[in-house]
Amino acid sequence: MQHSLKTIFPNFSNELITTIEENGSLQDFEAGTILMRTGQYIKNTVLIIKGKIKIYREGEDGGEFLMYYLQPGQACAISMICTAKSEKSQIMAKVVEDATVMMIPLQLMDKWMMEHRSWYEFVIETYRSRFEEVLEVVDNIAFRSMDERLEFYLKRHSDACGCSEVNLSHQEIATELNTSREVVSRLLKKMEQRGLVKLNRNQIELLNFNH
Amino acid sequence: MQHSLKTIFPNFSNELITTIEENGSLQDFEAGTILMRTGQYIKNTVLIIKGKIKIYREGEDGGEFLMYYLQPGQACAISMICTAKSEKSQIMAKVVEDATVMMIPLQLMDKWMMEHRSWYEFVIETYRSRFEEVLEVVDNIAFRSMDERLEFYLKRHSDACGCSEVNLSHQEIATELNTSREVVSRLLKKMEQRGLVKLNRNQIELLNFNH
DNA sequence: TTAGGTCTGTGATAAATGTTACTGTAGGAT
DNA sequence: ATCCTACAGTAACATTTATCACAGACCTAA
Repeated sequence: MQHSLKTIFPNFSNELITTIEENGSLQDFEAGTILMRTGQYIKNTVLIIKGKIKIYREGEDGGEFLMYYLQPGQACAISMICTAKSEKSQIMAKVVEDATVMMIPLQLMDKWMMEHRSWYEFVIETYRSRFEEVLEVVDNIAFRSMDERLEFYLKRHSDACGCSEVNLSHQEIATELNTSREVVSRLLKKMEQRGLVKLNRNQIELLNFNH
Repeated sequence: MQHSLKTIFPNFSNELITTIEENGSLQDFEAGTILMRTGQYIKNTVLIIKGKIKIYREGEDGGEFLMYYLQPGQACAISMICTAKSEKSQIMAKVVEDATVMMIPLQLMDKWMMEHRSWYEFVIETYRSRFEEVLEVVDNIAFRSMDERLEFYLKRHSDACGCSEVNLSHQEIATELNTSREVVSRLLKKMEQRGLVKLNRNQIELLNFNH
């Protein structure tokens, strides 16, 4: 196997790894693919092996309000929760960097909860961390103004990729924050004047982001 | 036992009910009591037997941004998620109507997942429904303007209590929506002019709310 | 090189929301 | 009745965010 499951999911027991390899199906998706749509029934739990997947809420006007990103070693909490009841998805999932994922049929996801302690713990931890992340999002839109939200957004991005450059256009950022490009441009300009960022085309360098 | 667990939690198996009665501790709280604070470690899972508990996010300025209400037959998803890891709470829980709750120590909550199918299903369903509710909250603040949010807020209240009167002051509503009383007063007045509500002191009657 | 696209910057203006200040009213306590 | 307090209404103004309009910069393909 090209990508070792054991490396990406270090907490999984060996038997669990074997079971996943036997029963899951490994699939590749190109950037831009929509893995899950609002209102769609979910049939699989998704483990991320490679790439990056954006989980967002779609507005009527085409807004793509960012909830969080999924990276290797993570799983989609929504798909886990919904599969358990075979419910409709309430969110959208889009591949933003070419991805490899492990699809696990819903019956197994449920069955393993009882059989594999490490699976159970993984699922619970996934619920917890995603719930927390969504709560933080609520905090931001409920209590903070756009400039603070933008700073938080940039920080999340740099934390996620581990680098200090964010390669996005102002329009893309605006879409994910559900505001307009002009507002983002203006706020970024102010941040540049404060020495927080350096602006290039399609790229924002974060400078003193340790406050 | 004064309140029959079996009536309030009809899906629990008989053995589970017995186990809960043996191991849980029944406690009463007066309206106004804070059951859980942001940053506090959680030691128990809470099942609601009677009353109403408000789950909210606290702003720095004292805002009490409403996430959802817990009613009899429900449980606090956050406490379940956090107990599983013995993590800090990210939210506040306040009793808004005198409540009776069953406290379940964290080790048992975890143990029962393996031993009682009906407990497992209850926990999963709790996660799912709360996650969904929070997603709906995100939807509202991300995509809707204050007048729509206010309508949604009132509808949620009347749905929750099953009646068409909401007995809250404008100030209380404003606090939960993280806006100011003046804004709420203005918007309610407009709604009254549109024939959607009738305004009384400390009470809002919903009229044609079936749209 | 030129043409056409995307990305960015910025002013002018509009709309929504927040803030301040003040008024009146209802109800409870004395 | 009188006083006090919480609640509600509303005008004027400030601030934030959204929208419209347009110009210049950069990139790529022909």
